[in-house]
Amino acid sequence: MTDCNFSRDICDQYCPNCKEKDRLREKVLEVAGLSELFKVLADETRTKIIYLLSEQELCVCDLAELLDMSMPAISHHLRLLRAMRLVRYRREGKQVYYTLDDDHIVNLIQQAQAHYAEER
Amino acid sequence: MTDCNFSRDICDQYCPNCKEKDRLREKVLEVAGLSELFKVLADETRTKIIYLLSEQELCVCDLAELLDMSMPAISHHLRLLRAMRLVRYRREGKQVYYTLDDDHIVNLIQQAQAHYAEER
DNA sequence: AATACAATTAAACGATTGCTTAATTGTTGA
DNA sequence: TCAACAATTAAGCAATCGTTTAATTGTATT
Repeated sequence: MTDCNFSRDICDQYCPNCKEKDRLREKVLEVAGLSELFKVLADETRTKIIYLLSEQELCVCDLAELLDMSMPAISHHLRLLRAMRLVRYRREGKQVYYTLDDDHIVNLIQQAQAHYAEER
Repeated sequence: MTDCNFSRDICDQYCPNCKEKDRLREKVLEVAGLSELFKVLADETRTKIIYLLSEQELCVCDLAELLDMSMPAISHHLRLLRAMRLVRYRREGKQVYYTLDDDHIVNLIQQAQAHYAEER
């Protein structure tokens, strides 16, 4: 009799002393905090902004028009992207131009696109 | 004089008739709907469940214990994963065992992990 | 049949999110 | 200096999300 609370078959097969449980508990730490990144992409507008900026530098009002949204709304999302250091910006006259500052995130989007585009 | 609302420099350079705007509008359609998938990963518990199931089949109460959460909470998340066809399940006695039914999503997690793990 | 346990479901809640409107800041050109 | 425009910020609001507790379903054991 062990003090293992794992469902019986798993404990009996792999971890009489719950070593398997410990292993999985450690394993899961690898992805802890990762959802912060996925939260960014969980909003359609932000995914679109990132995707557009991967094509070319754009100012806030370009983005607002392209995505048919108000400027405060776009600005709100850019603020988050700035905080996550995913975009850079530079002021040119009245306009503020945004550039993508992270190549990895476009790869993520493209990989997701490649695997899930046809499912819809 | 065009009726283009794009910021001046872009329109003058690339799209006197707003062809560039049209191109980008089309381009952005490629990622429309993709955030549905990222929403799944935007919750830490779900990312962890997926990651654990990529290691081995687990029942609900195993997951609940491994993640230190209540069974209804885990069940709630599994319901969503089922709806997204990311997991399969089979009943064995009182327990219900879940398996990952999608390899792509683990790749997505691992790619994100590879690129953003060291940033924290 | 009755009890025990795993799992799901439902209702309720607090917290978070994304948008709107309105006000504010910063820059340019008259 | 003033008006116009781009952009940001702030406040308020509705909608969504993730959890909790409690009730319900399903299966195995006695």
